[in-house]
Order: sequence, then structure tokens, then C-alpha cells
Amino acid sequence: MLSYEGLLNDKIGGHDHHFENQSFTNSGVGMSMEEPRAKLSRVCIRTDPWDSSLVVKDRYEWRKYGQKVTRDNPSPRAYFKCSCAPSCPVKKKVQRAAYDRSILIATYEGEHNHGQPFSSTIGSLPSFISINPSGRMITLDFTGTGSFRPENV
DNA sequence: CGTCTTTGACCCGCGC
DNA sequence: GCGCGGGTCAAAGACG
Repeated sequence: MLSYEGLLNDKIGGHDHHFENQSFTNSGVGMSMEEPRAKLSRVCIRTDPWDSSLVVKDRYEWRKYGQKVTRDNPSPRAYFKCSCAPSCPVKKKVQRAAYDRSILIATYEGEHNHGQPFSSTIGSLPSFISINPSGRMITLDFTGTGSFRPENV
């Protein structure tokens, strides 16, 4: 499978930013100490800088539970939680790349406790960008894996 | 009616 | 001890 981390690493490594590994300190939230080490995955997604919403629809469903602007990035960072399962410890952080406002960096924290809502049996859906008729959000669906190219416009 | 998004405020941790 | 920053939760509103 594609190593998004590697790809992402290569891209970010060139510019180097404060997007390295975040100290996953289990503070404030008394979550189960099943997995002391959460899996961190970073994905680079190309999208439009005009996209007012950072709702990235991958193979899972996410529910945005917060948004904050950090000092490191002028762009707002969005926090997502897996809304597919009630006990999904997976969290996702999405933020626009500082070096390229047209690139979204999604940081996945943990693994899913349930199967994907979308059956990847077919796998005939490479990469698609679906813009909701409401025009309020843009959905990136790369169910096919590795179809998106963070480089070249 | 249910679901999801959005914004603000609050809390905690760390540093100095 | 105080300040800054980051992160999360909660409530309200909107839309399907």
C-alpha cells in the first residue's frame, strides 16, 4: 500500500514545518489505556484554497468537533472525530499547508475499531472530488488509494 | 425529526 | 504564579 507518510514526509520535509510528530499526551481525557501508543498517520490532500470547509471525506465518516487557529499557521485547524462508530478512538486533524494553501494536511490519530463504512471490495473508485450541491463543502473521496497527487496542479 | 456544522468558552499542560 | 497555546466540549442553528 502507499505510504502516505513517506510521500507526505517528502513533501513536508522539503519545506520543514512544525508538523512533525505531536506529543500525544493523554491529558484531560481519561480514555482507556488500551493502547498507550496511538498511530499517527499524515496524509497530504490537494484541494482548493477556497474550500471554506475542511471536511475531508476519506473512507470513513468524520464529525467536526472543533476548529482553532494556531500561531504556526495562519490557516485554521479543524478537529475531527470518527462518527461512524461510537467507540472509535480515532481522531483527525486537518490543516492547510503553510507553504501551500491549496494543500490540506490530515493527521490521523489512532486506528479504527470498526470496518470501513464504504466497502472497498470493488475498489473501482480511484479518486474523486465531490462538491455538495449545497456548495457549502467539498468532499475528497480517494477510496481508490494513492490516486491523489500532492504535486503538480 | 435527526444529523451535522459552526462558534465560543473553558480547561489543562508547559514554560518562564 | 502567571501567561500562552492548544485541545475539547457544549449549545444553537441550519439543512436534508
